[in-house]
Amino acid sequence: MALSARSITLHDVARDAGVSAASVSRILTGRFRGEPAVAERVRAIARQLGYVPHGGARALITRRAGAMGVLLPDIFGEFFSELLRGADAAARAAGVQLLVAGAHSAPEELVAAIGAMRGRVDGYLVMAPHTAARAALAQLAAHTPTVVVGASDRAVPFPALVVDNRGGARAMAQHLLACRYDRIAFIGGPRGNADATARRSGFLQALRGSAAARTLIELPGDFNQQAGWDAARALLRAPRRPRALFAANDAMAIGALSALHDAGVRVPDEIAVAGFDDIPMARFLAPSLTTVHVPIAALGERAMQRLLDGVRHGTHATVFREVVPTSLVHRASTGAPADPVTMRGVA
Amino acid sequence: MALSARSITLHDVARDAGVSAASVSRILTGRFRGEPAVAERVRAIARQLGYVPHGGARALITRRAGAMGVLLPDIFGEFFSELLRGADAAARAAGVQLLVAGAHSAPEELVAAIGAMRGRVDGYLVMAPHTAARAALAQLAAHTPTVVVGASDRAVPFPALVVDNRGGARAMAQHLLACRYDRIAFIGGPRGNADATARRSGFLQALRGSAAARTLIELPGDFNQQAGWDAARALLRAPRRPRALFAANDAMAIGALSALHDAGVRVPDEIAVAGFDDIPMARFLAPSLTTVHVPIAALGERAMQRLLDGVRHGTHATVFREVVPTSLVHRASTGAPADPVTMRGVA
DNA sequence: CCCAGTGGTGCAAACGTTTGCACGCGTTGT
DNA sequence: ACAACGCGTGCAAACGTTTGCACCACTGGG
Repeated sequence: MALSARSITLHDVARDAGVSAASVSRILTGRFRGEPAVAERVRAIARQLGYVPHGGARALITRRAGAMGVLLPDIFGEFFSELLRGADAAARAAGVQLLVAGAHSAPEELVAAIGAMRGRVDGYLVMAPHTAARAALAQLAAHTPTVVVGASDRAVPFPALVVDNRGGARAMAQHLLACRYDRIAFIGGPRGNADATARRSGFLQALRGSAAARTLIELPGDFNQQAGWDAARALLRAPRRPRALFAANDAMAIGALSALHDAGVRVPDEIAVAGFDDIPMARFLAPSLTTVHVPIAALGERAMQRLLDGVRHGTHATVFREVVPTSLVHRASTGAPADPVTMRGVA
Repeated sequence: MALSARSITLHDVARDAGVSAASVSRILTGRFRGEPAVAERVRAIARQLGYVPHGGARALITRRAGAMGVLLPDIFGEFFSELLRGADAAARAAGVQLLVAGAHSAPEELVAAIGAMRGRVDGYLVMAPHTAARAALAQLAAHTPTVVVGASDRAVPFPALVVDNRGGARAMAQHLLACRYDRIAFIGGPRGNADATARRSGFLQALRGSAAARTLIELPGDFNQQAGWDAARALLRAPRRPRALFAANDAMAIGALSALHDAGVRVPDEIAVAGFDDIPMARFLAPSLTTVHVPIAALGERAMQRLLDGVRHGTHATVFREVVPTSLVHRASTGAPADPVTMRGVA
């Protein structure tokens, strides 16, 4: 296996400048308190040689990797690219790099990925919506700065940023009730996904006691567009069509909109559709999608900031639980509420 | 600044097992040719202590970072998440990690990001659609394995995977002509973006000589949904509306669809809409979007594979230029061709 | 019984950087 | 003129691995 050609090191610069490597290091990192003339000469030679410090070696001696690990369940769709964008912005501002790994379905895969990052990152930003992975994470968090993003068990404590899934789903339920939709269908998320579970339970809770609760139709889903498409097709074949359809995320809502459009069903006149996440594309759909706004990029940014703080101040053992608020975004895919009073309650 | 608590090293395992660090290293990396009993004991102790090798230290001595740098112009929308997903898949299969950095508008930013990755990655996967960044890259590619993705100048040679933008745009032009759309509008991409330029020139080239060429309306865009929305609004205000609208990427086509829907304009009956990229969502739009299929995830995967090959076999100096084919995907947002013969020519 | 061969294991150097300590030289105070 | 002090700079250790080389203890043949 061929190795990359040996590149310019600190010693090369030191030799050419006629000083020690120590001085070069001090000069280039700004810790030098000697002759300005020497410093200038060294800087000039470094520039001329095209010297760039070796991040790995620096990380080893300073015990700071200068990078954060980002672990995602998947890299798919706008949600994750938004999250990553936010995390990247915060990391860049701090001069820290991002080691990204996706597609962790099983808990042991997640643990393996975390292991592979040891010594290359100072902390972990983990999105682990699957309940099963939580125990493994709690152990990790005690050793290394870690921030978990997304829903979390209260049972297993670690620093976490959680989206107010229940609140958002409740607001959506109230909105749909205010619109007087009597028959409502709910398309759920993947089994074992904590966000999906919280959204469902918030929705059901707010529906309790209403007429819609008794006629509620529940359909399985997996957060992908195809699942929403399939669910909508199934609903159209049902003996009594629902009047509204709430998907546990926007991707499924989009799939549903597509199926309804193809079947010639008018939205929201015949069936209203709502989603969850408010991905950037939601407002550009036809019709634009009523959904629950989650500040996705801000979530990634905030999580990274808290992670960086934890590493900087050594407060990473401090368990916190920050709830990120959600808000209802009323667009064209659902009708206007019949009762404005209820809407006030939502806002 | 607090440092992370000292974690288990090779020496800790060696001490507990009563062997040298060298033996532990050989045992855990499978290069050990001694007593099986010793090996088993060491493995047991390593497991019990929760030892995980320090990637940074290993990278330093082996001169292989075990990671690849991925440099993106931006992390926004489905295109980049698809590309990243493909790259991640290939990297994961090779046991290599991904150091991701986004948002490089200016060439010097790109160079800085590359520098910051020195010593942490074995190669670079760069998406640099802006012509200005190319010169800086050519220099880099000579030193370090680099694969550029997206359009490329033939003038500045380095290993590159390029999308057949011109071919795709030509096919789209032929399709729109076959549909007998007389007045066509084109929404362009960001100024200086090589992909956008190639798409435009392929489109214009195929239109040459047709009646549509004389009535062509060109509008500026920046690859974001809002630009497509704005462009469509502008077209609706124009004295004579176009009959078809070709956006240089899907995001802008989506924005346009949204604006047309809001204005009550039927697609494709009144205005046909087409995009470029075929992001996963394109088929779930209402109406589903006619577009030029780019195998985005496959592109990322293939680029990463070639990069890995280059690093492994030391062939990174070999300049290649692999053209990724595109294909027309005819969906509901454009009508059926009036002349099937022309369509045969497209396929 | 000794020597050569062999197989198991450890020593130490190396990767490229940072940093505590000390050294040498020039200056100043007595 | 000699001690003390300070300032600029270099030496060497350290970070956690891997790996060439050498060493030791066996074993077997002469």
